[in-house]
Amino acid sequence: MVKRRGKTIATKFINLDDHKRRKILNAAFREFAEKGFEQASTNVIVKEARIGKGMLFYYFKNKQGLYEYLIEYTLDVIMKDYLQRIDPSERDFIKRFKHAARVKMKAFLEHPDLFRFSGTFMLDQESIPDRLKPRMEQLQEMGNKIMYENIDYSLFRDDVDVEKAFRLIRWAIEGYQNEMKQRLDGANFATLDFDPYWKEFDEYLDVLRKSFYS
Amino acid sequence: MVKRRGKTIATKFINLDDHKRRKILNAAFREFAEKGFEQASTNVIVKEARIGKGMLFYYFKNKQGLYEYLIEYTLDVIMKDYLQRIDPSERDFIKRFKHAARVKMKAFLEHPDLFRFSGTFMLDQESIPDRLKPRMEQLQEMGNKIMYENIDYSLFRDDVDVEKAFRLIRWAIEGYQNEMKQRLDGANFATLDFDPYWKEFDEYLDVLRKSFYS
DNA sequence: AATTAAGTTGACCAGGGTGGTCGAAAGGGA
DNA sequence: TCCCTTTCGACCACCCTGGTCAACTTAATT
Repeated sequence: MVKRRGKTIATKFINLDDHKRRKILNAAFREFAEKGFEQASTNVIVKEARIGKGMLFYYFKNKQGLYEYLIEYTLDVIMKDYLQRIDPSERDFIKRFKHAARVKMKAFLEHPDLFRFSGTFMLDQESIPDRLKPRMEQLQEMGNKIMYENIDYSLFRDDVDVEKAFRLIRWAIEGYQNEMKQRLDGANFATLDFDPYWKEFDEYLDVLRKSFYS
Repeated sequence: MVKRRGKTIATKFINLDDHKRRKILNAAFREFAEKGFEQASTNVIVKEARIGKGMLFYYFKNKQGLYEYLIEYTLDVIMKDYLQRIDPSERDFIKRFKHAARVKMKAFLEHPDLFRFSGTFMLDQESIPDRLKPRMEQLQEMGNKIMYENIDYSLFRDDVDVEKAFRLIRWAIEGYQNEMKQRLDGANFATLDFDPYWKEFDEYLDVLRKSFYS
């Protein structure tokens, strides 16, 4: 097979068996998430993935190629396993967020390393290669639509600016999630019972509902 | 002068003239903040501080010594230029936070690199050397006291859990601040007019007041 | 069985960066 | 002059870098 330029580059990698592919992906996600592009080491990646050095450059043309593949892959997963699973027909803002939080957590548990990696380039647009910026912007636009479109404004108290309430609620929820992330750092998710945390989460949402809704 | 063990180590550095001392501190703050302890490079620090390589190890006994000095210095500044300037006699929770936000911003503008550095070890207790952990905990305790003690609970609506409201308000404010930090990333603070941002901030606080207070 | 192709390895490369040392020089006060 | 403090950057031995490549194994095809 002749390598056509562009898309066909990583075919070898894609056709790998699932187990090995995931090991390489996760090793790379972790290393890039922890150290960033320049400081990340391909040697560390191959060692953790338990493959020979040469294979990485057999699958990808170089470090940059691997990095771009990871971003592209990440955008796809976030779209498919997170955004598209959110129910945008729910017109109650808090309920939609509540549902989204569950979906997000489920996606995170399926791809924890990928999500940690995503956090490193979502904020910092500069670290994204130009050819992926449009897809990135498209994703953000999609995210905004799915979270904020077709909300029932009439549920809110009429003495507060609804747009401001949106953001305050979002910040509050993100704050709770960050605190959880920190509190559960290093815990074994597989054996962890999330029910009490969801219960606590819902209690906070109830406070928000009482406060911002009429 | 004989070097006694412990405290006297960095005397040479402390007696430096202000300009040079600050250049070294800021260079080190930036490097450690950006790369973390292991990945940070003493070569980069001396180059940015425009001093010879030897000087760094003349002032500090080694990389670790420099790092610990930075943490100690940071804890002192946060205590003196931030926490201790907050007015704990204000019993209105939102007003106290409002005031604290101003104080914090002022302190940040005085020591931007130091505050960025502080963010890297405040969350991750593991990165702090044992001998500084007590001071760290003391600072956090102090912070909690100053922010949450002697609050007038009666201002809150009586149908919401006040402790939960505390956290929700804190998260909301931190969310706003993070968004600002990101929106103003790279801006020139010296020439920037903060008034419109403070106005917007106060508008958000008003929404919180309307929502959580009776 | 023989041939070809695809997959896999790790030693190896040149280059550069690491924390830290040290001899030399400069400065300054007596 | 002497002596002590301060300053520099070349230098050290070592480690790690992204990437290559000849050699080897495995699988498929004839």
